[in-house]
Amino acid sequence: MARNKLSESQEDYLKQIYKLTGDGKTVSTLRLAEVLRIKPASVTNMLKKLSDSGLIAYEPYRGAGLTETGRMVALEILRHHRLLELYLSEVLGYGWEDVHEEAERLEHVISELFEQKIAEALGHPTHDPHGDPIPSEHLELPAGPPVHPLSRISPDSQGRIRRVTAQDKDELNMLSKLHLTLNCFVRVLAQEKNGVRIQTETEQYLLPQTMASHIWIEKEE
Amino acid sequence: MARNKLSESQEDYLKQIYKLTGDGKTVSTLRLAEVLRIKPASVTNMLKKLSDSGLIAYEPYRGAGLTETGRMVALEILRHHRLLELYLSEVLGYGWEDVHEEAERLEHVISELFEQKIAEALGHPTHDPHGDPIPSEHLELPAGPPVHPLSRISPDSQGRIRRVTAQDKDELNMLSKLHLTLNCFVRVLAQEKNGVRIQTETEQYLLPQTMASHIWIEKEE
DNA sequence: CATTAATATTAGTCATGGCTAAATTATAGC
DNA sequence: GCTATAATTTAGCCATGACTAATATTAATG
Repeated sequence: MARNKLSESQEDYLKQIYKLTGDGKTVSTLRLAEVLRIKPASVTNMLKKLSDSGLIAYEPYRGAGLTETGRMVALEILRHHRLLELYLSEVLGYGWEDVHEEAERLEHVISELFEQKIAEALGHPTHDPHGDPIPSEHLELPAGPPVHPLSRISPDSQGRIRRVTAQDKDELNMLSKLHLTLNCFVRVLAQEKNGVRIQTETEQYLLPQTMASHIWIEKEE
Repeated sequence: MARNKLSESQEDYLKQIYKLTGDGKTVSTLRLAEVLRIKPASVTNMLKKLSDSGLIAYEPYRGAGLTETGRMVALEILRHHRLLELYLSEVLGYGWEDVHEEAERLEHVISELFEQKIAEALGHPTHDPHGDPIPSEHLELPAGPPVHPLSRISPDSQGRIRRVTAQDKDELNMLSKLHLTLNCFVRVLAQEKNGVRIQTETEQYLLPQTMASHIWIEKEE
């Protein structure tokens, strides 16, 4: 239950555990090892430490989930990350694909004051440039509209992009070139075996499955 | 001569060595230990590592100085630090006394892109909020006017504050309340044994020796 | 239900960068 | 030049958080 300062590693673990247990489930050692790019054995070690600190609930061989304390820490980091992404993008003119990496490093070192200042400068925003919700100052998650991945939307539906869950820089860059960014309009023409045929404001093309699954639409009409 | 990424510790060492060897001299283990708040024995260890990496010239029992490579690293960090201080102060509305701590943590993690963006936003400034020179993109130091510490200026001289070398938060806060900030006008009325009697734009008082020695004046007339 | 493959954990190693205590070198006063 | 003291270095320890190799558990399959 140590309420000391956490290491950057520990913060990263908590953040990933949060992301991978959204639906109340628990996350496996292997899965964590994959996303953190750390060997499973090392993950086991850290899970024990985090468990001892009361930040996660960990049962050997069964997986890990956050405690309430751990969840708060994760949300705090997530708030830092997403505010930073938005600030880099909106205020400093970063490209869509560059914000993540920078935020990844800054999120661990900024103070509460810094957090407040940029939140203020941005007008206390609720979503980052990828549409991810930004936890409030009190760590409450803003509700968003129901969204559906482009890869599973029925033909002739249409709507606006409300979330883009691609992580890869090249993919983000590509999406941006295709005008598939936040709040853009999209109409699904057909689901084909190689992807989704879509119509944007200006163009029409076949979007590969993988990319389509990273784009979340709020349906209109 | 390893040109790998340096640790934050190593960067801190190089920065402090730079600061303490301005006049071409070398710096002692003890002095470094003091400013870094690390035990001398640990400093010796690190000096050996930095020496092996070709970043410093270190002779046991004689002290350490930067190599050209080491100097470049130090200037890069210093550039980060000072740009950050100015950005926090000018753009994010930080108080004079709060910028240092935050910059101290951020300086190690920002990218070249971040550095460029804030330098641009600030109009490629040459001095930070304390009057310290900001190394250019090519790591050249801007020249400043000749300055003299307030504690050693002859009575009836006057001029403007061009540098404030106080580090302590309370002291900076105090100076700011006394209107002794960058570019403020000051006239020395008398050097007394307890300090310096001075006249500012609006007020007159006796400034203690320690504080006076932290204030550097460009003489006028 | 026994076996195997996949997943996890344990045990032991390493580098980093702190620390203390002991030994060494430098320096200043006589 | 000798000696006391201050500064420095050496030696050895510790925590953190990675790693590999070996072992153990779980789950899946015939």
